[in-house]
Amino acid sequence: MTIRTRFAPSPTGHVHIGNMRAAIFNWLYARHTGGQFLLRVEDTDRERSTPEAIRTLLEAMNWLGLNVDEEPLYQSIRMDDHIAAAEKLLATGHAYKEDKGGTGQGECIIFKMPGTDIEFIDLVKGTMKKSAADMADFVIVRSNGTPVFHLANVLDDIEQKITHVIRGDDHVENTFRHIALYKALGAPVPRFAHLPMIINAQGKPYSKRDGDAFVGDFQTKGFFGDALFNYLALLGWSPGDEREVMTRQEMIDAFDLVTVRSSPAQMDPRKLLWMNGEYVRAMRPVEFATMCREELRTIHLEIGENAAAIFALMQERIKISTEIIPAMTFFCTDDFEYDQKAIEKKLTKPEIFQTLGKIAGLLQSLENFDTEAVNLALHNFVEQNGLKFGDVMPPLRIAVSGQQSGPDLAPVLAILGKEKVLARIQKTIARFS
RNA sequence: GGCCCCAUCGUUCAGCGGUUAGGACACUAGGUUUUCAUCCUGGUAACACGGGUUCGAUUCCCGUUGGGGUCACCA
Repeated sequence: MTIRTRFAPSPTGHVHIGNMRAAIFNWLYARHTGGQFLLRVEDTDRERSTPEAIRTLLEAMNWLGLNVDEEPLYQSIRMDDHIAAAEKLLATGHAYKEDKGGTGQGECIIFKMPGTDIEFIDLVKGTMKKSAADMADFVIVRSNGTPVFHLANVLDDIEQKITHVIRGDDHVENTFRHIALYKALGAPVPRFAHLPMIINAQGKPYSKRDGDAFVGDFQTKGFFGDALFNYLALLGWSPGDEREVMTRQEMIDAFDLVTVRSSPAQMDPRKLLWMNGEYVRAMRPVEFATMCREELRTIHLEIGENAAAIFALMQERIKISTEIIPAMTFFCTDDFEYDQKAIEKKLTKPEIFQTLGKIAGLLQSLENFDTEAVNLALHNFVEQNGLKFGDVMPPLRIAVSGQQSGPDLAPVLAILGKEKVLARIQKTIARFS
């Protein structure tokens, strides 16, 4: 039997990471077992399901590399089938009509629970049971004639031949009802796996209201889809050994539902950031270069010569793509901005500008302006003048880059070249002394 | 409140009767003979509590406490 899993979000607003983690586990399980991963868009709530929401959902999945094996099923087109199935349940005595609560809204169709205890084996939580007394009949078709989630969800899982329903912990209570529905419908009951919730810093599960947990936001913040995928996969699951930064294939190979933890996990943005940095470091130089060029192009900057040397320097210190522009602008243009705090902190005393002048003279006299020569000259200068590196390097860095931190200064100067370095030092002296 | 689930460092993932309770992130001390970052080395830090079972419990059972889910003509 081919294993078929699915991700069935309702596109009402943005997808948050809790939902997306469920999608990831579904995808991983399907890939691990050589099965199929499907998408079903539960867009029956016409007022809240917008084309825009559907588009961002698809984009997010694409960004995370969650490819599907069949065309997405849009639940709204299946309404007639849902209603037909409800009529059939009515005919077979598994459901009845009632003006529930006597609201006068008309009659709705209510599913009759079998009156027996229900038990199932959850692949992550183990045996789950519920006694008949704790389960009540429930509405499957509203008095306005539209199907309710439980009916539509089960029917569509049957339609898509889903064998493993992997979803959030908040659905465990529904599962008992759904199992009753499968049986009444004469359909095979799939296996279930309920994933622990991902909770926010306040200890609450993420909801549509958690503004900072939308999947798309991580993309705009400069994270990589692969890194987020990797991080989320490790929330509630581990390969059983100490691997953390893993390739897609390694995760697929190691993944299993029975090793998923059953307690909630809190997301740690700092570890995500660290992991993204690991992905940056693991990039091939060409890929990193392409990414940098694209970023810089957004503000109409081109990197000149020495690009390879600059990228090599930067690949060691960038954690997310949004750091590229601030870190690299000064390589591209003389018209960079000075970090105001750096100026106030480091360019205070008059003698600093004298020192800067002397350094300019020294660098001027250099014949070879390579890293080694510059480094040697700077060291000698510090020594001969009885200074400390802290007196010399920070001001010099600010003069050439506008910033108080950055890569090793000697290679930076060498890459910039004598002419630019001297010009920038003079400009800095003229402007701030 | 009823029913259900969960409980190891600040966070996360290991540990599945006998361990100096481990890794990672974060934090921190140092090193890589200049800063920041990377990298390397070290450090601080956890089995919620109480009963059992057992020669022996972080591990198994029960209870307490704490947290979460769910009880809709939402999904």
